[in-house]
Amino acid sequence: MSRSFKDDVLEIMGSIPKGKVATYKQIARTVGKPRAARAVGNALAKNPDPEGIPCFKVVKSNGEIGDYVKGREKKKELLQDEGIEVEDGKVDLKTYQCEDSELGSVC
DNA sequence: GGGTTGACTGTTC
DNA sequence: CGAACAGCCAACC
Repeated sequence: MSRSFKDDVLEIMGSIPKGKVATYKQIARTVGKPRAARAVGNALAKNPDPEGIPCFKVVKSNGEIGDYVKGREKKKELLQDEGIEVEDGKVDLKTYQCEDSELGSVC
């Protein structure tokens, strides 16, 4: 049951296992809109709950952290705090990117 | 390999 | 309802 696109994104993002990250495109595909990667980033940009939603766990498909409302450095710090090794603002997707099955389907 | 442009979707004013 | 914004992605030169 999908309330709204952003809510689904937030829900999926909350399903991301600790120590792992998901890409915008990955989340977009999970919500059923593989072309809505931009909308995903936009939903995070609105950040309805920056303290309850680990938006920093979402990175770009090429492994880059991308941007962050509070700053990329802040996001990198948060990722490292999760146990994710961040180098030059980038993470190893092959090591930290969670599987599509791990995200949890949104009803 | 690096940089720029275009294209698609969703929320918000 | 219409237009603008968003933290992107993919393709092209």
